[in-house]
Amino acid sequence: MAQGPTITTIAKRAGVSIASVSRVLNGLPTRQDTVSRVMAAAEELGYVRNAVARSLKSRRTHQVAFAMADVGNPAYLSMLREIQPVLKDAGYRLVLHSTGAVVADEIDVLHSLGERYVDGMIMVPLRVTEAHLEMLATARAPVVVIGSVPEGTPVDNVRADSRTGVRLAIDHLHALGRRRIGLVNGPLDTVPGAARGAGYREALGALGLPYDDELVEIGDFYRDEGRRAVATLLARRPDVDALMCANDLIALGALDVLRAAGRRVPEDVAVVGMDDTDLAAASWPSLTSVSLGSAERGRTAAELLLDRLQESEHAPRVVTVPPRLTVRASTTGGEAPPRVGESGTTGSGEPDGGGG
Amino acid sequence: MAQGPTITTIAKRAGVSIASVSRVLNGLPTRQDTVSRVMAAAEELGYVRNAVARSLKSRRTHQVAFAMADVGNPAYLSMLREIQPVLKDAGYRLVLHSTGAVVADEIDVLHSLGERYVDGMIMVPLRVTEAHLEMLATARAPVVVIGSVPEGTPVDNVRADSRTGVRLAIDHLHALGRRRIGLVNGPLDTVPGAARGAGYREALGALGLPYDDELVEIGDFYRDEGRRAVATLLARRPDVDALMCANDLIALGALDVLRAAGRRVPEDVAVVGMDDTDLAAASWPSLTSVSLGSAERGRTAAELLLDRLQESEHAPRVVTVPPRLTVRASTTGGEAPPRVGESGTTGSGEPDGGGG
DNA sequence: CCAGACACCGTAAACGTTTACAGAAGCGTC
DNA sequence: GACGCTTCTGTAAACGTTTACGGTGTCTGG
Repeated sequence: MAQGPTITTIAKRAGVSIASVSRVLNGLPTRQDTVSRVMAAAEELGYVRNAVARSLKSRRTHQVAFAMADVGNPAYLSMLREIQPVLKDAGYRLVLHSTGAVVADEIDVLHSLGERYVDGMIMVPLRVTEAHLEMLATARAPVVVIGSVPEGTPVDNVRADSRTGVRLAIDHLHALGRRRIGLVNGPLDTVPGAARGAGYREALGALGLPYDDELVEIGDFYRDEGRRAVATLLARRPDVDALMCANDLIALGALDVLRAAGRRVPEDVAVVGMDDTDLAAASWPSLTSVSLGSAERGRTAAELLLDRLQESEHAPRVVTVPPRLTVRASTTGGEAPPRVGESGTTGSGEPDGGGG
Repeated sequence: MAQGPTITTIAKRAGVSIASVSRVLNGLPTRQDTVSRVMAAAEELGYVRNAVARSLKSRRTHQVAFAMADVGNPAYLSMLREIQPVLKDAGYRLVLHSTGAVVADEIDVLHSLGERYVDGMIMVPLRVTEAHLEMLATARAPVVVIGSVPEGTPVDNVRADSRTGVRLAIDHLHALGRRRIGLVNGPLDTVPGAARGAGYREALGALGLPYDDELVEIGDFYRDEGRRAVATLLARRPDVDALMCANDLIALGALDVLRAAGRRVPEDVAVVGMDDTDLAAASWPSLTSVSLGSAERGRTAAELLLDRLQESEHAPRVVTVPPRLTVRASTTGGEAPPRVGESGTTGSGEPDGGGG
């Protein structure tokens, strides 16, 4: 790890000034003779530009941060998968912040924008607090928020629409003749929980179906919580003929319980998940699931941010990405084989060298 | 985005020199009076340290790169999930490089180490070429390679052991009384493909089972390729009673085909996957799968790197992480309910605000 | 009352670039 | 040969920190 060569080292060796070296390296007009001397020297020394010094002067780091609660969560992952190549193609590196479910950490990350180690940031806040809004208002670099942010917040904003998403699913179930449609939701004090609950009510109303408290059970967004909730619901209302689940993990839990109870899916009970993760295609029966377009939201966010980074000075923009329903076996039955290439993962085995 | 305050701004406002400001901000001994003046000024101005300038001087960026082929791949993801918190706790940011399957990109990333925007790097190369070795030998910052690297390469090295992993699975199947155990492998010119093939032969040999070409089928590491390969194998050898699959996606494909062919799993054919991804727990029947310890490899790599970054000057170290077999329904049958909290994902619904 | 010790502080240099500016050299024109 | 013009190059300042060094002021002890 010997001290690497700098522009000065090159200048000495080539017998020119550091300014000339810099000019050559940046392709500014220079006499041919100088160019070749500098190039030769750089080559021989194995010179590589120091990104830090360059950033200090240029006030550009060519780095962008992506902050979300948990890298492990499939929804964030599919955003990441789209964000990464967009940024890379534009010459930006990606700095990852996984904040855990801790709001204070999110604020920290926003604060760290001031350190200027990134040119901008994409953030998916768990919930948007006063502190968030304050930090966003005074942020020293452009931020794009994935999720909803109040009118007037000076950041670009990419939204999902899970109310309409739930509506799509309920309409689908209704069209299949289901009339006693249960909802297995997550906590109501989370943004998605609240939105999905509201969507459910709305959808029933639009279809002229009565809203029935007994058909709704609240758990959490995990598989075992899903199992618990569905078991409860099933005991209370054995006549339920469809389950709208607030995410895919809950839906997997539902499949577990229904199978154990001897109910056929979808003949006896149809099941719909949400987020359309890889798990939906992997399960059996494969899960009909509402995609909230996390991939598209990721890509859009990245594009909005890049646009801002080109100095463009427009008013904050809001983009809402429409949900899509992916119909699979858990509602329509029939061994519809999962479509080829359906999942975005390459899933290739990862190298390991078989050592040892 | 007005020009933020610097150490100089603070110095002026507090009526002291920039050196004093720096000392206060770094907690070096200073008169109480000065401390409070500086702190007050910093507070009022909303000062945040400029990380770039600091890095230039200190030659430390507090960033670490993680480079792998594809963020979407579950095996890399579980590494990432472990690496991230380890680095974060040590005060490092994570820069993500997804190189695609392009070897040239991996070399580029290694080259970019010279730009000094990171203090070190963890890399999972697809395969290790001459060019890799050359770059690794001259790398200007510490690198930890996940995967095997030849003796004498001056980098720390964390290996999996998929040969033993395959052996574990075959032993398990053998203990269950299976004797016609097929292998559904990926391409043999990939490191994992070759290692898994070798492990299979070895394991059969150790158990005194004959190696039978007809029981082996080569496809690729995807679900639909798995389906194709298994269908072929099944047509050729309808008497097969177990399938060792080179990864979980292939195994899912196997489940699809077996189900369609009316074979019961595991009664007629037992199935084992590899990598023990989230999909293994989600599928039905849930998949017995060999974990190659990608989570542990990730964590180990992070720890090795941190250790190097503390100036420690030891010889290159090699750590081999042992495989583990997770037994589930696809080999033992019996509605073994997936264990609570089995998957590492939080799986919480992601916020969306239900806008629009 | 002075020497010396000590605590604190300011000046300036350094980290490795980019870039404004002015000087030098070459060349054509009158 | 003076002049202007063009083309190239070097000097130096700047980006925002950290830090070595020396200076100032205060205090202690003789």
